[in-house]
Amino acid sequence: MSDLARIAGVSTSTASRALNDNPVIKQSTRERIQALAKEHNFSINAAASRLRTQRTNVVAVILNLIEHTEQSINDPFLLKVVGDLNQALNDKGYELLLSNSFMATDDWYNYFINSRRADGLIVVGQGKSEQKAIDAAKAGAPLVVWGDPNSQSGYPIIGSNNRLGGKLATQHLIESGHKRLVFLGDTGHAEMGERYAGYVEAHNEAGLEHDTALIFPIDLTSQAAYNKINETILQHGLNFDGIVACSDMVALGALKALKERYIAIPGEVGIVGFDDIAMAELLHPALTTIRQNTREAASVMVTQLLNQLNGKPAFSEVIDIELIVRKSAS
Amino acid sequence: MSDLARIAGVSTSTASRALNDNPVIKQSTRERIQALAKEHNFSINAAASRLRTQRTNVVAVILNLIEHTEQSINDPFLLKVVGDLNQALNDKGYELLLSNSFMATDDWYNYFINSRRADGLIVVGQGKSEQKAIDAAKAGAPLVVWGDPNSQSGYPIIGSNNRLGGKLATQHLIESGHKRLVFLGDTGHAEMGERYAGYVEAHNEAGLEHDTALIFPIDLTSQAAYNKINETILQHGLNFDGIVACSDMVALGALKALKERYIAIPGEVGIVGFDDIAMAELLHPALTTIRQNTREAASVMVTQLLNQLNGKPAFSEVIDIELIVRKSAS
DNA sequence: CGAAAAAATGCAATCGATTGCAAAGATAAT
DNA sequence: ATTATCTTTGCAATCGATTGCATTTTTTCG
Repeated sequence: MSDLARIAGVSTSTASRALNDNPVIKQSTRERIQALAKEHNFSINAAASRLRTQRTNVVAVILNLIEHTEQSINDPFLLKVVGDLNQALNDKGYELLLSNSFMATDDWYNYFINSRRADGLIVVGQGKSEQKAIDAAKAGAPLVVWGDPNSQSGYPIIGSNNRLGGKLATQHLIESGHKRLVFLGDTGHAEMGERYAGYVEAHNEAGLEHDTALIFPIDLTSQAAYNKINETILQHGLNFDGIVACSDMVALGALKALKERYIAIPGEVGIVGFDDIAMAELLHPALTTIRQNTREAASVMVTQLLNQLNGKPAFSEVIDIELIVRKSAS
Repeated sequence: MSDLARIAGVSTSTASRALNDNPVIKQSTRERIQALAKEHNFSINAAASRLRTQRTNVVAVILNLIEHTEQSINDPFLLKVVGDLNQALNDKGYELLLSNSFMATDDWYNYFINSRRADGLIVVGQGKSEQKAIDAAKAGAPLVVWGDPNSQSGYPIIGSNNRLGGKLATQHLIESGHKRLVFLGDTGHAEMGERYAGYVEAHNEAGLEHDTALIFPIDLTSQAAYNKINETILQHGLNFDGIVACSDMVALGALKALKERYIAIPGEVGIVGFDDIAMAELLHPALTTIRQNTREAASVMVTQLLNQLNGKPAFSEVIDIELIVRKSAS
């Protein structure tokens, strides 16, 4: 930068202020220096700037994966969220440092914040345990989590209206004549638990009993769903006529198991998924599902995180979902 | 760090060296200081360290998207590559800064390297134009590209053996009796061009003519494939009996169009995809496809990039592919 | 025109870790 | 005991941008 200043015939202080559009510098000087910077391909040293200002303009996005399953790597939904977060962060002038929960350190505050690698954290997924997030927040890390907004916690949680989603999915199946509905997902997981609550609610409102033997608490993977449906049919025959799946990938696994047995969809079994990933509409039959608005979610997460960075209050927020009716349930 | 030094009763120089495991410090001292650092949750300031050492231990991964299509955001394959890169980088002690080609600046060298945001670049996808990558490399950015390894360029390109992939896919269809094969993909794109070359090669070796009217240079999206197949059938009837698709997502779009018309797969039309994304085996019929080994590819890319960072020579490299036979072609 | 006020710019300290070189301490050799 | 050698540690400069405060320049106005 001293070069730039010399070329422009000013001091480095002036050059620095000019590049940062500091109004204390005369406008004409500012423009002249900015033009020179462009011309000479000058670019300020991020390391030095960060050291001095104590701000990085970087946000770490942590994929909070569940240990033994491979949910993330194969789940297009999570990666879609990452893509949208990247967009939303860039729009606000921040960069995205990608990590996952399998990283070496468990002490997120120390690793990311204390070491000035990032200004804040966005954790995607509550996983089975939120301990690391809780610790980080307690240590003072600006933090936002994607998960179940109803969870009590010391930090903002952004997430879809999972209960309503589960309810709409279930209602849709019930209204189209399906009565014995499998719930396919781990009810112990916060978000899935909400969806399950919606499933129960829909049953109650329709005056239907729900059979707890049809609650299958599986991992959130296609493979697990495929195996579980196969196993059930082998053991009990086709003792259900609808499936409320906790993700489209899960729905996909179930679909495969059913198709292999030539079970008609939605004739014999209706299926509703969750997420509305790109391929949902490309399946045959096209998958009826609950759309999560990841675009808006990403934008809200970033907003809430920036609020914290700017010392403003930040809150949990619920993102609206939408039932997308296609062919797999009717 | 001066605190740490004081607590340990040494100078900051000694503390710094101890934390970096510099053998010039007595082992017992080193261990004592490291223990103290852990105990007091000390973590070195990355900004300061980067400023002083001129190294960031960060690699920027740039998704080089094609302007008007939405390939990336919806393509699980690209995101799988990102996930694997993250893993491979972490294993080597590097972090991943995620970007895409829609970012504000076009001058990658300046933005990432000159400004010390990252030590090197990994560009995923050659896109339609490699200009930005070429410029960055010319400016001196350590750089590796995922693309067609046969392309001539000033930097290493890592990619699958696309020609062999296209050839195996085509051969497989030919061997199972399909004769009029659609090629579904943009032959102008480097990687797809190679796959097309393989398609031609397989025809030649089998003594078959290939009908250039069946080459459909579409965008790499499901939607484009779906539209194109529909359109073709409307216009010319079912004038083909096999499809070599340039990605699984493309295959998926084609599959949907065919299924909607109750065309038997693989009976009337066989399909082979490319990539082997997670859902390929979950389709019905399960998709026969060419598997790209993204795990190995990521590892190779990182290795070649680190070679450059360490002043060693770096080379383009071809990653083996594999035909995965399932049900959509036989 | 001269003094006061306002605007524009520069000086120099600072952020925190790293490292070449010097100094101090320990050990060995004579 | 003294010198030479080797080990261990500390001093102080450095990386490059930022910013509080001081200084200079310009403008305003009586």
